[in-house]
Amino acid sequence: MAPKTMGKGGASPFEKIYAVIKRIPEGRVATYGQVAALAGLPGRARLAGTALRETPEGLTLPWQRVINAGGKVSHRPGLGVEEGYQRHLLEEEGVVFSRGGRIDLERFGWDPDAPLSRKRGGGRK
DNA sequence: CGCTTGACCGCAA
DNA sequence: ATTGCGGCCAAGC
Repeated sequence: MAPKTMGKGGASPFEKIYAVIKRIPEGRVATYGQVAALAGLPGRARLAGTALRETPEGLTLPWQRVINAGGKVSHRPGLGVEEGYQRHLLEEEGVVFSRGGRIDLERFGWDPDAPLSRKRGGGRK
């Protein structure tokens, strides 16, 4: 026993990140930094990206709801993945992309403080 | 064990 | 707007 990679709690940082992503409601998006911070890893935004990149198969995660701080989708599409696949999934959830492929975090940014994903709306602004 | 790469972030020039 | 630099942790060779 004593796997040093795991200490107490047994939860490795990756698992925490996965748990946070699973909590992201539909129609909302969160940034890597946001996910990392909620996972208890402030400043480790890269871990969130690495975690998603290394996501084990069999685990269903809404990785598409995780975008970079710029409000843009990452993960360069490779062979086998259509360009804009992530964007398509988000649009299906009701997320609207601005010109240039950017998402308005002011409207679609996930609020961990909000007990109910209340639409912010209305927005006028 | 060490260097390199990576689905990042923030600031500065 | 773009480019460059530092910071952070994990996986691969």
